[in-house]
Amino acid sequence: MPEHGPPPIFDLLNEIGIISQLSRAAMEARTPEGVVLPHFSVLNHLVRLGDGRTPLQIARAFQMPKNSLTHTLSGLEARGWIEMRPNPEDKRSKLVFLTDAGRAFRDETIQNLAQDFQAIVPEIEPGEVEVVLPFLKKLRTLLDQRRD
Amino acid sequence: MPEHGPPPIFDLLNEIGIISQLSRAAMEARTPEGVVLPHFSVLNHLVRLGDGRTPLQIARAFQMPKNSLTHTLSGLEARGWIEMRPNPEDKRSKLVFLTDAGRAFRDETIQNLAQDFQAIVPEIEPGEVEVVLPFLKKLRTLLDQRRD
DNA sequence: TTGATTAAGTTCGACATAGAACCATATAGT
DNA sequence: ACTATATGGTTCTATGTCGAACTTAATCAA
Repeated sequence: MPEHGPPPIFDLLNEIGIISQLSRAAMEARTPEGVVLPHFSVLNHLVRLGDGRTPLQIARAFQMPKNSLTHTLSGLEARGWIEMRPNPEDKRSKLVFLTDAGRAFRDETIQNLAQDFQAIVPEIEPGEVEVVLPFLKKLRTLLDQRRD
Repeated sequence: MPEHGPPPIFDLLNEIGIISQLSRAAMEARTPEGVVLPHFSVLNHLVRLGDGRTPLQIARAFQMPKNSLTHTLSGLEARGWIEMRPNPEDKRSKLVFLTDAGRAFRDETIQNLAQDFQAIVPEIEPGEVEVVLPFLKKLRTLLDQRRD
């Protein structure tokens, strides 16, 4: 009777946690003092999916508590990388817009990181990405559904 | 001329970061007040690879700064889940041992989490794990080598 | 309309995390 | 042997993160 240990999901999540740490550290090493991964992530999100979104939409996209996002946004605004305007459709709400400086910083950061990941990118087969990325998205969705 | 965006590794790391957050939250919801993911991870590590290791060995296994681990270990010790003994081979160093309570807590937590992940586990094909887990290990190694 | 409930954002407090400086011991170079 | 340097671990400090409570506006019920 095989006494089976924890299911493989534990290994997966463990590995994922470590990679997350490492990539955050790598990213923050390439970035001005006090600029942290979520700053970049939000800028990137706005470039890719379009700005003029509400903070809550962004928070949900990152499955991040909204108060944490408030903090991130205030950092971005203080650096002049985003602009917060009132939401004409809801006076409680705001809309987040990128500034030119924000777009520039995002592009520049991607350049730096791409250089930094130069050694890694070639190691990643497109075939692997085709399996791994959808799997991760599925896992993310499952984990997200799991919390009520 | 296709203006190609950031390489897919950005997507991968982004997804990984979110999953990491979510799984940490899921884990900590099932765990007594003040007990945090690294506590469990360290216990699990010691059960699986054997105790009697030095803090630095553990810190390296998790690619975690040693001062962070000091904090984690002191929490584990305060709860009576580990014991720190002097390292007979190096007076600067210590060895970390599991207590019975530590093993019990780790087993119990796995039970709880397994229940919690009940809905997720069946969604994971063994074939997927066979691709994803080695890929993640590779990615982790690459990221780790990249920092000098 | 009025009153109750929900939703968007912010503020406050607690704490895990990590860089820097530090102490004690080990190792290497001469 | 003796000094210099490197290593294991802790302490100090700063800060990102998140739960809880709060404010204001929207929605819903009657």
